[in-house]
Formats: sequence, C-alpha cells, structure tokens
Amino acid sequence: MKLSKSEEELMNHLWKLEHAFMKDILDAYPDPKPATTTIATLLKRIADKGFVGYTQEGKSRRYYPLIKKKEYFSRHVNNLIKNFFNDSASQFASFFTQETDLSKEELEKLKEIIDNEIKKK
Amino acid sequence: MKLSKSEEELMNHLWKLEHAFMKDILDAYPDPKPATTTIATLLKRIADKGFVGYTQEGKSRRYYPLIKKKEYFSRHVNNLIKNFFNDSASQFASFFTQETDLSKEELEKLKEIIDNEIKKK
DNA sequence: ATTATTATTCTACATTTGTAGAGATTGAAA
DNA sequence: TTTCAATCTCTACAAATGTAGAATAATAAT
Repeated sequence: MKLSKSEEELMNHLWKLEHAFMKDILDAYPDPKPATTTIATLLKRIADKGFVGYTQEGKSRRYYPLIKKKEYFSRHVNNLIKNFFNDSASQFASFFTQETDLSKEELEKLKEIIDNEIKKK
Repeated sequence: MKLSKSEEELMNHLWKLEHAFMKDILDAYPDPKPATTTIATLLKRIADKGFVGYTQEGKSRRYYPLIKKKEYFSRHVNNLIKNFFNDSASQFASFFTQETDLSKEELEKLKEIIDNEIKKK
C-alpha cells in the first residue's frame, strides 16, 4: 500500500509530532492551511491504508504513526532503486554522490559514516 | 510536470533503447505485455508532457527521450530529499548509507567516488 | 487489388487523488 | 441548559491515472 503526495505530507507532520490531535496537525501546516475537512478526509484515508492509528480521548482522537519514517522511507528509496537502477543500490549511491551538490564538509562526514559502516561488516 | 508510475516505466524502456518505434517499446515489456493501445496512450500522454519527442519515419514514429535519465532522476531525488529530509542532502545521504545494505566492496567503491568528489572541490 | 498487420487517435470507464461543503455529534464555555 | 467550537462522517466533484476497445489509416505481404 502506498501513500499519495498529500498523504505523505500529512504523515510528515505526524512523524514530527509523534502524537497529535487533528488540531495539532492542522497547526503544523504552513499557510494557507487546508480546510479541516480536508485533513479529516486525509486522516481517514491514511488510517484506512493502515499507516496511522489513534486512541479515543474524549470527543476526539489522538493519532500516531503506525509506521516509522525510516521504514516508510526505505521502501520508497528501494523502489526508486529498483525502478531506476536495475536494483543496484551501489549504482544509485554513486549516481547520487556525483549528482547532488554536497559540500566538501558534507562529503567528509559522509565518508566517515561509510567508514563506520565498513567497520561494522 | 511529473510522470506517473506507468509513464516512468515506459520512459525507462525508452532510456535504454534511446530510440525506438512503438513496437520496440512493446517488445521491451515483460510478459504479460500491456495492450498496444495502452502503450500508445502512454506515449501520447508522455509526449504531451514534453518528455519524449519523435521523428516521423514513414508510417510510424521513432520516439526518443527529451530528458536525460539523470536529469529526471535528480529532480526525483531532490524532491525526496526536500520532502523527507528537510531539504538536507547530507541527512539523506547518511540515512541512505546506513539503511541500505551495501556490501563491503560497494561501500569501498563508494568511498573512492566520494574521495574523487572531494578532490574536485 | 485484396488482405493482414501495425500505428494512431478517440473514446471510455473505473479508481485514486486533492479538496472541501453539509450535517451530526459532542464536550466545553457561558 | 443553551450555545459554540471542534471533530468526524458522508457526499461530491474535478483531475489524473491505468487500462484498453473501436475506428481509421497506412503500409506490407500475397
């Protein structure tokens, strides 16, 4: 199951908030904010798709993500890799490194991370 | 402008083929192949979106991509980064390195690439 | 010349998405 | 308790998407 663009946007807010009432989510949107019913609709759809759960608190619901951002994101990237790079993560990685304009510092940091990963193996 | 999932799939074939008649594209699909008219519809839509051009060759058209895979893909990744990583490419990079299971060799190779990039700066 | 094949355009139609109004509910404030 | 504000469900509707049939055109094979 997959989230649409605007559903992803909502999820992003929820991932940040961790737990939230509808109001909190709405607050998290930049102006111009969508209508409350729009958020409500999205929440319902996302819940139907199994990406959020909620606890009933009095009159309203407290929502929370049922999937971690990391997990969701992994799938996402893996699809990207599958679709565009013959399923080769390293192909993707090198492409990425060359095409994104990371600063020298960022590249250095990245190198460090990679070194750590290598050590872990 | 953006391509949908199935339009992307077609583009992928076209990127590989570089130039192709409809037939060639259809051939590139794995079984079960979509109907010819489906391909035709997609080609038309993609052409309308400005992603492919063609030259008329006798009765039929020879299609070719108007956008390089790299370019298209860059946009894609940049969106991903914008949407999920506060617009921070390095945040994305480290996430990626940790979450994808690259082999030791792949990581070493990646490190080399990064070193080269650093030297370029 | 007749027919079979292929490409193209048009039309179609169900599903998903983006967006939101109308109405019901319900707890909170006055 | 009357009223207000928030939340939720239902309904709606246009645009985009996935998929393909019908009709047409044009070419290749016989």
